[in-house]
Amino acid sequence: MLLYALLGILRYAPMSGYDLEQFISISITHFWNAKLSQIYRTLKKMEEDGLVVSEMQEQDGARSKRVYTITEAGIREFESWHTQIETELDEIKQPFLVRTFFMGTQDKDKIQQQMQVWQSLHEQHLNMFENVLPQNIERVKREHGIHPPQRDTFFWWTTLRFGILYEQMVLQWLAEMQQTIDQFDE
Amino acid sequence: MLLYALLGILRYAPMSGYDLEQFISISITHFWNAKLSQIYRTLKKMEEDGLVVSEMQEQDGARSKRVYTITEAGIREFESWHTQIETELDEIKQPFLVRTFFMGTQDKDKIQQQMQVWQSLHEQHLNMFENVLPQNIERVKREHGIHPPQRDTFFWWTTLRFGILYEQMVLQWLAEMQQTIDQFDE
DNA sequence: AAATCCATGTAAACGGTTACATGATTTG
DNA sequence: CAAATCATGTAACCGTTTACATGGATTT
Repeated sequence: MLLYALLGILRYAPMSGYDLEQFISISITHFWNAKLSQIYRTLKKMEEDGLVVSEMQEQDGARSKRVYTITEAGIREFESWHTQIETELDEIKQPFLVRTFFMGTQDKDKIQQQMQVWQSLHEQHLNMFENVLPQNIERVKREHGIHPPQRDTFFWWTTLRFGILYEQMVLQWLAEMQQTIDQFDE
Repeated sequence: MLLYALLGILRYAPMSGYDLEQFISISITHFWNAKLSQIYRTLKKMEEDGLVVSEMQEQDGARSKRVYTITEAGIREFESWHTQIETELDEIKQPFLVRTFFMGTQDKDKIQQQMQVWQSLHEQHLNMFENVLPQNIERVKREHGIHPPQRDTFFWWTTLRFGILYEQMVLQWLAEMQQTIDQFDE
C-alpha cells in the first residue's frame, strides 16, 4: 500500500526518501503513516521493479541525496491501481473497540478515567484537523514547490473533512456512553 | 492484539479454536477479525506461555476438539493489559483515504462511480449494524451458552452503536463530496 | 556544547494473510 | 451424492515496526 502512496506523491515531483517522509507527515499521516526505514526499503524495491529511477544529487553545503523519479511504468502501475473501482470496504482494525468490548468488568471510575482521556485526545485531534492541518496543505505547496490542479486539492481537503467528521462522531459516541456509565453503581 | 481478544473471550468460557472463530465472527468481527490459521497459531503460543491450558475433548458423534481454558496467569495478563489507561489514540490506516487523496486526476464519471459504490456499500453496512448485528448479541449468549453481566452487554452494544454512527458519518461525508463533484466540468 | 535536523541505510522481529493438507459429519 | 460445516493444523510469504548504525550541518 505504501508503494501506491509513494507513487502518488512522486507523480507531483521527484523526491528523496527523506522528502517523501516529510511530505507524508504533513499530508496523509493521519490516515497513512510510514517510518523512514520502510520508505527506503520500499523505494529500493520499487527501483528494482522499474517503477522509479534514482540518482544522487549534490547539494551545496549539505550532504547529497538520492532523488527518485517516477517512470512510465510507475505511472501505469499507479493508474492501474487507482482507476480500479473498489467494490469492497477495507477491513478496519480498531484496538480501542476491542478494549471497549471487554470493559464491563472494570471498575466504574477506571472506565470513567479512560473515557475522559479518550475524550480529551479526540478533542485535541479535532482541533488539529480544524486548525493545524489546513495549513499543511499550503505547506505542501510551498515547501515542496508543488502546484497541483484545484481538483487535486479538493480531494486533499475532503480527507481533512473526513477527519473532522470522524472526530466529532467519536466525541458524540463517548458522550452518549458517558451518560449511561455515570448511572452505573459503584 | 489478537492475544488479548482471545483471552477476553476465554474469560467467558473455555473454547476451541474453531469456537473462538465463531464467537469472533458474530461479535467483534466488524472491528477485529482473525483467520483460523492465526487463531490456532496464537493459541499454541499462548499455551507455551502458560496463559491457557488445553485438553482434547471427546464429542459423541463428532470429532474431538481441543478445548482451551484460561489460566490464572492468563487472567492476570488480560487484566494488566485492560486496566492500563490508553493515553494515545490508535494509528488508523485507511487505504480508501489514500485513494481519495489522489483522486483528482481521475475522470469525473470514474470518480462518481466509485462514490456510488462506496455509498451503497456503506448503506449495506449501516443496515447490518442496525438490523443484523443486534441479533448476534443474542446468538452469542444462546449458541455459546454465555450469560455475561449486563454491564458487559452494555459495552457490546456500544461497539455496535459506534458502527452505526461511523456508517452514518461516512454517508454524510460521501454526500457532501458528491455535491461538489457533480459540479465538476467533464 | 548539546540538541535537533538532514540524510541514508541494514537486520531482526512481529503480526497477519494466503495457500496447502486432511478428513469426518451433517444437510440439501 | 454433493456441498457445506466442523475441526485442526503447517509453511511460506508479506508489510510493517523496532532497533541498530553512521555522520555532517544547523540551531539553541
